[in-house]
Amino acid sequence: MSVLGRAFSVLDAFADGTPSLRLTAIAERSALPLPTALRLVRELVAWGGLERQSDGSYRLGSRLWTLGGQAPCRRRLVETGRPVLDRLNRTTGLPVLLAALDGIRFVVVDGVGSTLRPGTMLPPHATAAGKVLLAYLPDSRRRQVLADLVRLTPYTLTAPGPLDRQLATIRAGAPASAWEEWRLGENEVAVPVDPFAAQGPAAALTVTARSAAQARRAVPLVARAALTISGSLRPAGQATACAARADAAGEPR
Amino acid sequence: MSVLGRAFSVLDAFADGTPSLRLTAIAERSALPLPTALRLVRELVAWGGLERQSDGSYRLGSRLWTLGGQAPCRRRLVETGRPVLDRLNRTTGLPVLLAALDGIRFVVVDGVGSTLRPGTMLPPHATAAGKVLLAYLPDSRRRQVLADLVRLTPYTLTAPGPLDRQLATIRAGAPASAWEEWRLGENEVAVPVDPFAAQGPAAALTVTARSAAQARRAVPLVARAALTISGSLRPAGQATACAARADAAGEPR
DNA sequence: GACCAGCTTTCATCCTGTGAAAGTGGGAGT
DNA sequence: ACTCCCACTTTCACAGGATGAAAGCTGGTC
Repeated sequence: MSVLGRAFSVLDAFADGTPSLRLTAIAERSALPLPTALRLVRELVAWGGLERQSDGSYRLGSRLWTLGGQAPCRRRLVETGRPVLDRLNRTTGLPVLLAALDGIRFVVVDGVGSTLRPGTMLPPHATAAGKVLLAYLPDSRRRQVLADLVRLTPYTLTAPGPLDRQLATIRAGAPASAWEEWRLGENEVAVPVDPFAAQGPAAALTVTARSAAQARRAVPLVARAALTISGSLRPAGQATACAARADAAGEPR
Repeated sequence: MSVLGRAFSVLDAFADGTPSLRLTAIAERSALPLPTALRLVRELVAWGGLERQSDGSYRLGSRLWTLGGQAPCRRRLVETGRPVLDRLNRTTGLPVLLAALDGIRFVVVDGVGSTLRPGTMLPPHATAAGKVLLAYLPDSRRRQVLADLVRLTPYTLTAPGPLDRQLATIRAGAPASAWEEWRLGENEVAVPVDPFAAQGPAAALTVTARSAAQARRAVPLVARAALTISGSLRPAGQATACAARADAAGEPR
């Protein structure tokens, strides 16, 4: 692994949302010897990617915020999606989320009425949005995910077979759903945004309800909202989906 | 300069808001030989900090967006500031901006009703918000800025003396103003958010108007809004301002 | 007062990043 | 059709920067 790779794994130590970490914790999470972690952390601080707090711990820095906010693919998605999310939240009265693929992770991109903040990671197999994105993943990666289905509630699907059948129906155009498979009391439905893009859908639009019936009732509205987003995403340029990165576990090409 | 430094200057090539750059442009902006730039860019792409587009050019990637969105100091500022900006925009009918220091740059953090997007850089000496932040900068850095005052309109203050006197009144508690000093037809007033923090104010709150009179009339509302933000920022923790980074051109310690 | 954890510094070793130079490929010009 | 040119990519011998074990700090705790 190169120097840069190490530095990135230092940053990735914060990816799960931990607001602040001490040096030792960073070193541990990124599997680096302490002096190495220290050197990297210092360079990151000098740049502004990390900040040192008065108690000696570190947190992600403002420079990272400024740069990250400029990422065109996500910015467009949020800017075009936001008004639609707002309306969908008002018409359904339910928390609304927009989720997308980030490398190999599934993350919340934006939300209205939900407690989940942008950047939160979602379990691929146990959320409706996760299933949508999973359905359109290239075979090899999808199989990777299906190989390790963690039980999160009594209702989580942990058998690859049934889940894969659900994914097939999603690809065929059915809305995705997850009935208390991630958290008890949360029933979600989700549909893809721009499902016919070459790279797969740009995002998944999802609502959460107390009951499955309530969630089902929202499906038409969610589907229409997703179409609206797809529509305003398409015309202004091909730069829709964030390019899938060619990562280590990637496919040929 | 270390490897990391080089990689950061590659990312910084996008800091001015350029949505996409070709390899050659990146190499030029970051003053790196082409093969070096290529190697760094590739590693950044593999991580997700950059993305390669179909035409071969690069843009900031989604991984950067996800990470950056987690930066605690900025997130808190935006989350607590947003409702106040909304209200201020409604009561004044004017575009509202929240700006802060990012390393050595002055950037827009959030806005309502303005065309300036978060991440946009502001000229320190020719905007009201810039003057507020400049006023509270440590002496050495302030002098650095005062030494190079670029003329942007016929009304831009390019003499250090008068500007420095304005900064003194701002430190004394007066609202900052800029009358068409950045762009013709734009008159701004600004006040600090949390001006008594150890590190200087967390941000500057500013409104823009067609006429100076209109801007002046808004001052009390802006000041009250800034107090509201300061108030909700303070209690929940000391993590208010983003730590000023110890950069190359920095002071002792 | 001794111990410990968490952090920082040092330094000899060596591996990784470096960039000049040469190679590739596609598009424009004639 | 041929050539030129530009943007990008690959190669490779070299050098300098990164490495991490070991040894010092510091402040808190028993």
